[in-house]
Amino acid sequence: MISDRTVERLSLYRWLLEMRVDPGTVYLFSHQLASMASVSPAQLRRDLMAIGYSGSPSKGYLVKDLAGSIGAVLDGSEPSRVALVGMGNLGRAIVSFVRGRKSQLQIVATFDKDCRKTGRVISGCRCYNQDKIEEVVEKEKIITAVITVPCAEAQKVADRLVNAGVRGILNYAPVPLRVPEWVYLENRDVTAALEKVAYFARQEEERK
Amino acid sequence: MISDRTVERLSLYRWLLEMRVDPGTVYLFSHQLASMASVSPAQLRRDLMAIGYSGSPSKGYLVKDLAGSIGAVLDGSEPSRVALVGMGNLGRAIVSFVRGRKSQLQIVATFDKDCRKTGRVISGCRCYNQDKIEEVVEKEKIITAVITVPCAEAQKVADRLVNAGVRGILNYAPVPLRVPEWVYLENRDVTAALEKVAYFARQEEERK
DNA sequence: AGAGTACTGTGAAAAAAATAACAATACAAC
DNA sequence: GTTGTATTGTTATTTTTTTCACAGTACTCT
Repeated sequence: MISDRTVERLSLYRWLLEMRVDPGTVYLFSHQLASMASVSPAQLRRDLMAIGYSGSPSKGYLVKDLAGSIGAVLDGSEPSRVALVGMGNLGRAIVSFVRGRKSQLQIVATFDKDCRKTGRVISGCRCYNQDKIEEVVEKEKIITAVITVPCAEAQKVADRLVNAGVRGILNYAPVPLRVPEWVYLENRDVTAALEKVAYFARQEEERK
Repeated sequence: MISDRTVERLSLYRWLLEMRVDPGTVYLFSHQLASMASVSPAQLRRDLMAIGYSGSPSKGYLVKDLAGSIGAVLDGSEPSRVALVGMGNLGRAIVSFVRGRKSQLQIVATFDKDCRKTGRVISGCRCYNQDKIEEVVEKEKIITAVITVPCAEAQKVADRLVNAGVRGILNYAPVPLRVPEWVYLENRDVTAALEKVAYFARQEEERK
């Protein structure tokens, strides 16, 4: 099993390989890619060990090949089908983010409570009424979801998603959700992140 | 120096104490608060050790007092003044998130490139033209910033912020920024997070 | 008042993550 | 060809983070 941290870095490496490496560059050494990713070369090599990828001691890593190998691990056999609940500013931002980025992620359904938004296509994606969560998630065999609803609704939405078969949730609502231990949960509370950054910014300012 | 992880959890504990604990509850045991935060009681106690807070072995922690002690560490002596660059969907979402939440964080200035948005007040916050970053950040003595501009501009914006005196950056652009080692940087790439969640969701699905 | 209970604070242990170190390897220069 | 060099894959070490375990403590019950 690949660790949480490693998966995150692998995702970054791939993005760098696909988007930030000059198309003419065929090979890359660990220290070059590591520097782009702001990690140590040893860390990078260890991460690649986790996916069993091998480079050449003299030439380094074959850019296209490595990107492909990371993809084989991260993406699985077919594109990941994702649902997003809560089409406020944040939800819409995420939908267009993901669409704009070449990746194996597909947001195939979005949900909202507000009838003015539902039934229409927003940011190129069908928006259903929140009542339809179970129905659509089951039918579309979705196992990954993003929650961007207000705090008060988040737990209820999470329960319904889990019930419908979702196995991984990315939660932007600032409330720690309760999910069964077999559901992977990632909380991305904006305020908490900002409080942390503000704290360390102050530390740096004081040290100066 | 308090660790990264601990600061994040402290922020969560405080939020739970202020928002999720019944106002009639005066005392709370470590296992109660730990359960709300989905951490182990030992973890919680150790985190509180970091801020030097002590509870009573028989009664537990005094809710108001603990919230105050966490605040004293996290917030410092005065509210943290924050700048946000990039008033797209994501930027606006964050501004209203932070405003809506009772906290010591104040987004005192926002910036955008687009003239239709600048010079006006959006989500209750003055929006300046991006040219004014140095001027405003210096004048307002801002040391914390959020970046929500498109990928291509992110590094340039970061450089200008750092130049103007910023010591902590919360970056939502999906590109790993380069900053001096004395600037605290937190990357919150949405796509990377989603790829990670999709990966672990698939793992859970397969294990089933 | 004394025994029992359930908690805290913290040192010790374990687990996890990052870093360093180095043998093995493939190429380049001569 | 041989020597030298720079890199990889992987083991060993260090550091960080989390969990365990328990002495110490304040309260309750009898």
